[in-house]
Amino acid sequence: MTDFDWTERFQGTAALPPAVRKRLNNTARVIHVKKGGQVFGPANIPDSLIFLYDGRIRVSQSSDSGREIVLYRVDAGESCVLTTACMLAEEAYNAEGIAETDITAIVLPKPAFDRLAAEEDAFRNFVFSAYSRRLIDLLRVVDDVAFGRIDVRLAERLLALGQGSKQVHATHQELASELGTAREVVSRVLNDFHKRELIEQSRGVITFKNKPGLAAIAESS
Amino acid sequence: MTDFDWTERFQGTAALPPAVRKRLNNTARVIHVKKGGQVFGPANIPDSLIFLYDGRIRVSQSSDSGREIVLYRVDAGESCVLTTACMLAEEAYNAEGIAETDITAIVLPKPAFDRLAAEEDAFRNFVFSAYSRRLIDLLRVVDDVAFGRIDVRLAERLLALGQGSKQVHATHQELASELGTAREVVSRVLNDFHKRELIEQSRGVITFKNKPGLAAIAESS
DNA sequence: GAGACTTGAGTGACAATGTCACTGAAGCCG
DNA sequence: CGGCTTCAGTGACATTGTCACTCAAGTCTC
Repeated sequence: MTDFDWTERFQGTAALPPAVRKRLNNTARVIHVKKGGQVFGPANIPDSLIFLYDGRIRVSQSSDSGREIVLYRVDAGESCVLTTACMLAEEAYNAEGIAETDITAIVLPKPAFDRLAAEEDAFRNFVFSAYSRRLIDLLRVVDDVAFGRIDVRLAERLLALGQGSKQVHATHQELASELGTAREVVSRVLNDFHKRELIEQSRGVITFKNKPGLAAIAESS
Repeated sequence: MTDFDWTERFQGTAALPPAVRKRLNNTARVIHVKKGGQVFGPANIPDSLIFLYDGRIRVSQSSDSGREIVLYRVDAGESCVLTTACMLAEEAYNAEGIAETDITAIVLPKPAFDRLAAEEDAFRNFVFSAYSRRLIDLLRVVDDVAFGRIDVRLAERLLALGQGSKQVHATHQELASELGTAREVVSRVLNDFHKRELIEQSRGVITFKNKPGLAAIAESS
């Protein structure tokens, strides 16, 4: 049982009748995960739907050889359907969710999920659109990886991670994991960006010197 | 209205009460598409759920530069949720579905879909698991493209396309589109396979000479 | 049957990316 | 200060993608 009303936070639950919301507050569980902690992974598949109340989760996939690629991020107010997907399809997969900040999440057990999906249109639509959203996200990842150039993708990602700020705090290795490439490749490209005076570098930090320039590269898809 | 009872063909509808099945037969539409025809595409997003009654659909994504990659295939008895996904998320995407054989499909309009999803557990579960299945498929594609070697993937795909048969009828260009790579790359790798006496080649046809050998390559992930 | 055309495949040179095996530099901590 | 750990740089080489071709196998037309 939860000690605060989280249902107002989600599109799929805010519209529900008060009685249903009350019931939800009684059946769902709240979890907290520290920044950097694993929310779910190959060894830990919750048989529940996860609602992210606060914080951000990074969902990535890793290869046998140790490389890694970020698939998408789950923001507060969204739900993470991948776990339920993997639950249904009993296949091996190696995606994991890492808390990118300290997070607060609501765990809704499968029976409650089923009942809600059956009874409430708003909730069902919310779940369907969550699935859709992730499908689209993955289409984008496939497109990028299969057809995109590394410099374009890196410029794009740097700007996305920068988000208004003048700096990005990330090691080359972390950036490589974002794109599913190798650290050396990121080093090379960043070096090139530096030579073109688009960025400054120091250990673990990248400072924008010419955002429009980077944006131009990012656009040149 | 349909003139035969297709509902027995699908997991999500076979279990429904006769009355509901009858209603479905009255509201759904049947379409036929010739081999090679487009079932859906960027310019043609049906606002309906598609059930594939007979045949096979190949779903692929293409890049601006003209390259293409096969995402997955929809077999008879399955539904194609991608269209509904794209419908919900109003984003640009460039996936398309091509009839790989002559196909017969059932088109269920959105209102009927909504009603069914609300009322019938079996149907709802069917749709959820269809979504899950595709999510998993895409995870696999991402993994392959981001981390897989071309020779491994090609060997794998050849065996999959061969399916028991001794031959695969496909041009190098078609195989390149399967994997999201360029024709020249496929030509090189096939040439290599030929030198190692794993296959024979002639215009548009590849003949297996040593399936276990190919399988060994495919396994060496 | 002899060209003309279309489509499929081969090739070499080069560019982009990935891998390997290092080296060196920056920060941390006793 | 010296030893550790983590991060970043580098050169050599392998793999994959791109470009600009050529050649070969079918098809069509006359």
